[in-house]
Amino acid sequence: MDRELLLLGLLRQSDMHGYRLNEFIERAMATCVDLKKPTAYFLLDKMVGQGWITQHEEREGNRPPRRVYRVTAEGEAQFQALLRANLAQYHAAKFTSDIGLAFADALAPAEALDLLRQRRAVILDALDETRAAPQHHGSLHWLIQHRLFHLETELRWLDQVIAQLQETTVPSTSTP
Amino acid sequence: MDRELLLLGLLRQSDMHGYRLNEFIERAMATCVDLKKPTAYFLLDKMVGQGWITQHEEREGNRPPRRVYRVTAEGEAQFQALLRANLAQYHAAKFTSDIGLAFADALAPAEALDLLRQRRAVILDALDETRAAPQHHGSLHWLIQHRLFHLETELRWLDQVIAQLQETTVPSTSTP
DNA sequence: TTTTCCATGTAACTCGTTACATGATTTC
DNA sequence: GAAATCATGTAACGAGTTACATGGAAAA
Repeated sequence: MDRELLLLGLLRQSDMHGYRLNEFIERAMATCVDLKKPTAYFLLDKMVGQGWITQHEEREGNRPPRRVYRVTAEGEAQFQALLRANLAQYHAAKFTSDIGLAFADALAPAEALDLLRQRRAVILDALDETRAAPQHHGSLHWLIQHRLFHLETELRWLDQVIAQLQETTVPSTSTP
Repeated sequence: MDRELLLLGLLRQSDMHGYRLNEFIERAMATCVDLKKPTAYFLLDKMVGQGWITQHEEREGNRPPRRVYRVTAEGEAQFQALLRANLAQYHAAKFTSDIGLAFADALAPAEALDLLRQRRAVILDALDETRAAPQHHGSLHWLIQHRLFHLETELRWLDQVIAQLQETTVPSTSTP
């Protein structure tokens, strides 16, 4: 239902056709949300069927006709309900990369450390990319802020893990 | 492939039948991983077909026969490959709850704050649950540690958001 | 003239879940 | 005698993705 909330929320701010919607999501929200074109078109159709939005065709010059969507009163009610549900809820993220960590002792410590440093570099890249992301108007900027906050935390966590693994590898200050 | 890695990793530590595997995952890893019974059975079958594991039937008394799985040499090689790939990679989590945040201004500030405090309570519950989770032997404890770290961070983040929303609602220290 | 942009979709497929099916055996 | 445990699965469904299809217009 979060995808419906997203589409309704965007359409509520201004009427749009599918192509614009997809474009916006791809450009401005790529780092945080991913909703592919076919999914969006499918969802829009579904929401028309449910009476949450209406569509009307527009044509500019002789470009392909656009289907512009507008949120109905019922859609607005749905939006409010979905929004309230979303704000009150929380689903903890699942870290599939941790299952590798759980079996890291199957590798030579040096190699495990090397691989984790590669992982670290990936996080750094993601951080750079997020920092370079376009500024967001209004409350949409929370998305970026949260992602930054999260990635920074993940980096600190990973550094902790790496430090601890190094400790178990080199037990004490060894001066031969 | 992370699920395959999980199953291989567990089977590598000791041969098991499907039921035991599911039991273990449900009990000991419930908070971090979720892999449902039919998925596990399906994956085990697939891995037998791929030659990563072998199965042999065992029966104890007149209980239903068990299919005990054992990792093959090829399975071990696969495990190592999957493990290396997993350790070197990183996929940032996606926060679907943030899309609610992005549209929070559609609600009266007081209500938004109230809902976010409900969300806060959910995180607190998750934290308590994770703290109460059984101790983990070996490197499996990373899973719990990471989850704790993450939830604590999420709490701090949310508090930041709530504080900022409160600020915009009550712009300054108003002494009438 | 070939590529990119505009604008919409369909079809097939993957992955995973829920709900259901089976049947004996131990515990309450 | 009922319910939970042991042990295995199948069938149907759902959500979402990839790859493909179409076709005109503008830009390179």
